[in-house]
Amino acid sequence: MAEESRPVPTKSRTATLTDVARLAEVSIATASKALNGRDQVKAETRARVIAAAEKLSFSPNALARGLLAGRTGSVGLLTSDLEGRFSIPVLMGTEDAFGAGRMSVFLCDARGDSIREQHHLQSLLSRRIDGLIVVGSRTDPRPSLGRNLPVPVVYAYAPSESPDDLSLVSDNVGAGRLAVEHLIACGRTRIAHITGDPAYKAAQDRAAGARATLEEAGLPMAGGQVLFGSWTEGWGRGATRMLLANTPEVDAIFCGSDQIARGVLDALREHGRDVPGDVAVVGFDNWEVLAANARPQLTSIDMNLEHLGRVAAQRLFAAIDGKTGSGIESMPCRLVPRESTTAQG
Amino acid sequence: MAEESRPVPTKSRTATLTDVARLAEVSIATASKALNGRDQVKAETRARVIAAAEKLSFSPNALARGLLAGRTGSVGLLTSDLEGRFSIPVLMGTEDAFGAGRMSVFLCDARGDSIREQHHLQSLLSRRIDGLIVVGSRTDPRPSLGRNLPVPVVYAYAPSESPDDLSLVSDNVGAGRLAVEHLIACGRTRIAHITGDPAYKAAQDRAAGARATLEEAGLPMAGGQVLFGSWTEGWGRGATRMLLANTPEVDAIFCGSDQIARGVLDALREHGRDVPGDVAVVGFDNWEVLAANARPQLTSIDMNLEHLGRVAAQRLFAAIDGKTGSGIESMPCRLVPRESTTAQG
DNA sequence: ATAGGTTCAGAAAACCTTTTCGGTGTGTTT
DNA sequence: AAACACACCGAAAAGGTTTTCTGAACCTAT
Repeated sequence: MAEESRPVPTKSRTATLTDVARLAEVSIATASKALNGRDQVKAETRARVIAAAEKLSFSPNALARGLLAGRTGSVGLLTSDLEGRFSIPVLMGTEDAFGAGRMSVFLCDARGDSIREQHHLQSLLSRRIDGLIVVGSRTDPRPSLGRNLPVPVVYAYAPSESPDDLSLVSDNVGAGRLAVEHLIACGRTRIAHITGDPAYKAAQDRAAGARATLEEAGLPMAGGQVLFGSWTEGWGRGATRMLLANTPEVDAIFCGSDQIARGVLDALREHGRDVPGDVAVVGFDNWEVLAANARPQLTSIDMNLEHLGRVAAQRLFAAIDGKTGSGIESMPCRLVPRESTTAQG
Repeated sequence: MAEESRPVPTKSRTATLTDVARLAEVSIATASKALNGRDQVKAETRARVIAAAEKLSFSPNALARGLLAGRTGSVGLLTSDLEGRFSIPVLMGTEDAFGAGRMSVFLCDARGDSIREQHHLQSLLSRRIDGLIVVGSRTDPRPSLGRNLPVPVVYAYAPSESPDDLSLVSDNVGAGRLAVEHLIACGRTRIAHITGDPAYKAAQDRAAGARATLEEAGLPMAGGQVLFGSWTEGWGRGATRMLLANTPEVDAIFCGSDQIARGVLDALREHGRDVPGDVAVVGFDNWEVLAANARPQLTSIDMNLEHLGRVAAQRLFAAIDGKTGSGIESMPCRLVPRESTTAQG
């Protein structure tokens, strides 16, 4: 029996396993085993240790543990642009998937700057993360971080330029098909496509899917061609005015974003066209605040970004366990029907 | 001279200081000093060590360093709701402020669940973070995490219920004043206030600021009272219709959110009221995608959330250095004038 | 040549936990 | 009573870095 009954350690220092062991009057080895549920410890002793740990509100030092185990139970989340609203759902999905599994997430925003990206990468590596997810804000391919990193990497939303890396993306071509198929199923035959900046791969992909589906159905692209512009309400309004002037018989418009769709709805109303009676409208992104509050409520394509983030986390888990993959994995999108197309089914 | 010229360590294991020291043919103590810029090292030796580190792409193990130093250079960012768009700018601001200063940020989303919050808190503490920022998604006070944590805590956006904690919030009362003062300065005298859910402190605060400013100016609240409802476009439209029916002489509307303002603009246009000619409109949140794309573009109040996040980071830094604070610190908002009020000065 | 100073390098402790292995004591079998 | 199995506990090493302190070598001044 240690006669030195020292007072509870001062609040200033957090309790360590040594403190617990001393209080429970066992060795630190026994204390460790007791707290980690390993056998070789008598039930009564274990209880005593647990009580001591409780009393000192002991919390094992993850640094020491990680140092020893070689795994830290943390991953990096490297985003190129937090502002862009597409990273956020992906980020939520990964955080969710990891958070549930006792992994902690380091968040780094490189702000689209590759210098900053390198800096964050170094910082993450020195913290000995177990893996890394790189989230882009556009669907255009981005430079690879390279093949010789000590940890597995998964690219989400924006794929890596290198086919050796594993990338998860939304199937934008399929999404374009989905939208047009839906409009055709609604009985429309004069379908136009108003979308954003043609420099975005997302715009090209969605347009390609729309074009292909129209061709297969033997239908023309109303307006003669895809109307590229910018991702804004203003462009949606302007393009719609042009379209109504040139192609008044249009009976459906597939929009490259919900913002564009809002402008389209606005212009259609101005011109006295009923939605969906005269013209059906499909948006893109399924951005609740825009789509669900539109008049009429907007049918839209949802990229399931949160799901994409979760899958990215799963793939990273697998890679950490040695089951690495490569190539681009394309995740399907989903059409969310609302009033702007379905009133006339 | 060590005759064992072992090959460069296998890629599988990341290089350690011992490897660097061996390659440079010095002790690890010397290697450490050389790399950390401490004196007591001859320039030539230092160069040799640095070259060796470079060659092995050595990156010091932050776990070991943190274990020794007692500080990890990491902080926790505990959000209650990533979905809510108010947390994001705050989060960006803190990430920015910390990222610049070699701190790494652990992101945790508790999803509004206090169980999950406790779990994340434990995890963060076991990782020995140096400090913690708690970001809420509503301005209503939230329960304190308690006074006896081993690290300093700063609450951002949503203040702590305890006055012993340090909280940073937006000055919503002041924002209400700002909006009404601006409308009065624009020559308006029949000012109404359409806002969201009265259960939100944000709604009450902004209304209080508006009321006080009207009273001081000797002006009535157009419509007789503040119109509380929900934070949606639909409510903005509905409230405006009611308002125009009851109080047709209204010449300005201060809205509790940009979403509401969009509905208000919509309804005003429907009723043939010119904005800002007949009625001036002020929104709230300065949510670019809504405010800048409205017709006309929407004057709005910006809560400077990113700045708030940066200040939170600074306060946390100070607290980590021992300069702890307490109480609620209120950050001013800012009016962003656009077409919906300014066309007529 | 000796005393004293200066400059640089290395040994060792410390940080905290986990795990392996050896040791002690108790109970069981012949 | 001796041998053995078993259950439990503790000593010690490992993981990578920083820091302090000691020690060695070299130089200068007397």
